[in-house]
Amino acid sequence: MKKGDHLFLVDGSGFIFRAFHALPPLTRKSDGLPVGAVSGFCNMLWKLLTDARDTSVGVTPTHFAVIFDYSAKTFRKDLYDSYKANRSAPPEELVPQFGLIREATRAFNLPCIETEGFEADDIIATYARQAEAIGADVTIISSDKDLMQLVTPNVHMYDSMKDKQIGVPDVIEKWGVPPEKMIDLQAMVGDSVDNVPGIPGIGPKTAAQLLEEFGDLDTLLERAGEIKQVKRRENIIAHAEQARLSRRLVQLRTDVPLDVDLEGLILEPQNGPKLIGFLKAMGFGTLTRRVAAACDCNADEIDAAVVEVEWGGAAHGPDLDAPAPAGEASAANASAPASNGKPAAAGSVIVGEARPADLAQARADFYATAKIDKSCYITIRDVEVLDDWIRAAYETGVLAFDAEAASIDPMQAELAGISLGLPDNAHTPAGGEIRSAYLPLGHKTGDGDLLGGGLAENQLSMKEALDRLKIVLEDPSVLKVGHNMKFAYLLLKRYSIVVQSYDDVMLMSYVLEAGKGGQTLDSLSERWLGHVPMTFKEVAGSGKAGLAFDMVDIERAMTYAAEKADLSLRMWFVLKPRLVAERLTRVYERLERPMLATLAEMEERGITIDRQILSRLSGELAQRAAAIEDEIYHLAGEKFTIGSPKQLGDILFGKLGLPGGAKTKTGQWSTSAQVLEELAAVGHELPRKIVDWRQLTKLKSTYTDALPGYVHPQTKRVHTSYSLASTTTGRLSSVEPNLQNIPIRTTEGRKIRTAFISTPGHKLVSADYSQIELRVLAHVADIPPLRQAFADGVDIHAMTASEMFGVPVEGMPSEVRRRAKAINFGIIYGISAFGLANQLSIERSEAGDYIKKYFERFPGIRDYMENTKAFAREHGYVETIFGRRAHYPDIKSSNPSVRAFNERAAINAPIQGSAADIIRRAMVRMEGALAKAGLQHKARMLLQVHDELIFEVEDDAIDETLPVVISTMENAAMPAIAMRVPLKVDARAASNWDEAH
DNA sequence: CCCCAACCGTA
DNA sequence: GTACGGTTGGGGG
Repeated sequence: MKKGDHLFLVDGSGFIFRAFHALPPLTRKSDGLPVGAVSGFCNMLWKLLTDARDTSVGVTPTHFAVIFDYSAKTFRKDLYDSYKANRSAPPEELVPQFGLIREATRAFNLPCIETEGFEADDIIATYARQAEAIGADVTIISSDKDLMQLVTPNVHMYDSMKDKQIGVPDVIEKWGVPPEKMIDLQAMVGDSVDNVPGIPGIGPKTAAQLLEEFGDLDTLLERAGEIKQVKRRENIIAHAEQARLSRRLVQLRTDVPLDVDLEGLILEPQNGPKLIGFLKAMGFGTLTRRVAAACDCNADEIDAAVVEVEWGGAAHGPDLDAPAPAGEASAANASAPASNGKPAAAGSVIVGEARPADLAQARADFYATAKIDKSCYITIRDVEVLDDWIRAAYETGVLAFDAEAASIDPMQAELAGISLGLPDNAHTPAGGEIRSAYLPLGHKTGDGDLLGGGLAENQLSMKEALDRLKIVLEDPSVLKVGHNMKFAYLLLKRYSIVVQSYDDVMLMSYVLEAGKGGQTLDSLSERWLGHVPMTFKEVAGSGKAGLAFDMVDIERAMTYAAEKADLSLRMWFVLKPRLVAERLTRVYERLERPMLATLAEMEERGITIDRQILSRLSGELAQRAAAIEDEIYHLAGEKFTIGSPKQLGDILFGKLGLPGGAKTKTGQWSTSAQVLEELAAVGHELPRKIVDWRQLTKLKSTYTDALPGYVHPQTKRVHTSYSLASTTTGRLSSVEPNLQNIPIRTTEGRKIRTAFISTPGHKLVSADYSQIELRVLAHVADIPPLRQAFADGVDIHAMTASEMFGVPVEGMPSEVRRRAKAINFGIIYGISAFGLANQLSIERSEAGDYIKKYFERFPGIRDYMENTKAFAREHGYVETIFGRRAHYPDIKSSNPSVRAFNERAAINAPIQGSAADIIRRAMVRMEGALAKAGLQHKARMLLQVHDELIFEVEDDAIDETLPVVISTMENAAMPAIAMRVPLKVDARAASNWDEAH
């Protein structure tokens, strides 16, 4: 265990009693064995282990243990004979469940810890303090007040039934004293359940007040004479010794001898078959299905484990936990799974101990050749049929679906229909049968009805169908599978359906194959299934003859839509085990899938733009561009299309005979801004004018003219769409409109930002990471002077210049710093002498000297670059610090420039990608962090621009919001990664984006 | 109507 | 030198 790790300690005994009393009694169907507490226990563990949303618990465990009481006889009994004396024997139904719960823990592949002579609480205390000493974080899964003395900034408690975290402030709020004083408080108050005597007449409130006044119990007992209230004073003096004894009873021991050390608590991967074997033995159907879906096992292929249990009066025997002799166990494995009752043996025999990679390969092979029969797709036109499909979805626990709409804008489009896909449970995945259907709901007739196209005949009523579908789409026990689910999520939200519990094969493929090609359903289908699906164009036509999807004939639409559901489900069967085999499930579940809802909500909120500002700017830009146009024609001696690089090149380098610079890849003279600037620098007037004209027309056409067209007719706001799966590195992209390239560098451009405004009574808050990519570089390449500079908060570019050129930071010429800054950026981009020379307008040889000097000064960076290239060549991909992969299939190209390009990209990807992962983590957690501070209705995240988040915040909530946003962003890498450099975030509020940034 | 090249806005 | 998306002009079908 190391710093930054996170240990989860489950108070198993506490939970058994709580589960037993809080839940209705439950007995096993086959024989009436009471299993209510076992069921509650298993559900809690499963929820804890799979809480993919990362919001309620907020952390990822690296180590995990479930702790139990060994027996009633502990050291406390020796201290005080009456300790827990009035506790009655456990209820009869609970007795057989103690052993089963330990079996359950082992079935979950979790350490099951107990120590003779100590209570679970003491073991928890010992582990917690040991882990804390190493610098790890600890979460104790319990709400027992006896454990609250352990809470520190690094040790939290978590009440999993109330989904509530308990930290230092929560203890203070509840008991009026900080955790370290809980021992004294409990000693005074006593505990009638455990028979801790305490001091008569002192309750929690009085105790807290006395501790506040006197500091601690010893001081209080010493100076008890000072207490004014007669009765209280006498009680305290008379029971001083009893209070001291009570303290020894409530104080948890942190020196329990442990059979299993912290290393032994490392969280092992789930063993799906083993767990399913146990759950089936218990008869827990719902949880079995859930686990099977998550582990991608077919529960039908796994037999129930044989779990021995004695009940009906007899005490559970100690031999339940005793290991079977090795010989017997293997004999049992060879013959039948039932002979010795070990669930592990039973599970592993049945599945033949297939490795995840083998399962993934078998699936891929199967679906690559499976026939796709479109003739069995059906159209759902009856409620009874729809109900059958929904019922079947509950049976299989998996439902593929897709929403078809009249246009591609989920914020505006009308729903046309819904396609559904179901695994045929008797056969899938071995048989690969998938049923698929289309439910048309909003198709219109295209005939010449003067009243306009009415609803096509023979469709179920939208309301009736959606009321039924809402149940299953919102039910977390049925996993919805689709491709690009953000679209359906947003569309259906407008129909009051919030899809819960889903997998998106587009995102699954992106995690597996970013950089290897597109993630459209078409390309996935071709790559994995060897099948070319129908295209939208084939179905709806294109251009002038193209139809909106709701105008397409229903039977035509049906085949297209049902095929999408079918293919999505096939892809899910292929990709889910592949994620497990490649160990990328975490990346998918933590960095990818939860972003779907986060981004959908941001897109839905949108941002207000001031159309008047843009319209005024457009007018100004038009006038100024027109004026420059006249000057250009005058200087050129003729009219021409200034926006045509071809015509412009003819004028500049042909007619006027200016010296040409760079060529484009098609051999034309380049007219890039850089070339024109260089000509302007040596005194030519026309190139300067062209540069100015281009700037003005660019701002006008791309921003001031285009943005108002994106204002939504109802919301009056601009709703961008984020693409989660279109970059190789893990960054998002923003389209229609792209709000990630709004100008900022020039004063003219900045004016466009003033048009992005907050709604009345609110401000925009912009929070951006400072130098995040250089910090990531300092972390991954582990460069001591860079780490030091960031730790000290000094000017990183000036420091670099100072180290390289030996110039003191004080009074450094700006040109020296500028060069160092260019080099720092160059490093992030996989530097080349050619590129750096270009950037700084210096000779290649001089740029090469700079790079050499840089590597001499920071040899770790050269090592990082070489290691990264070698890794990329060996594996074909590189990884971010969170394990996201970026693939570079052309890294070994025989073309030297192609190869070099791939190498630079591979060097850049871990840096850019890690930064992208960090802000993703911040975004996924942001909603929970704001809600925890009570700000969920006052502060809303609207936009992401790679290293910046933009919020809209109520005026009176800004002071509270800023620290929440800043700390969520700055701590976003934790606890998965403890960065070697601090992350820094700057944030400010203003009424428009220009001033907020 | 579709696609590509060139250019340029952002991080 | 990295990563994107949008606009324009222009060529081909």
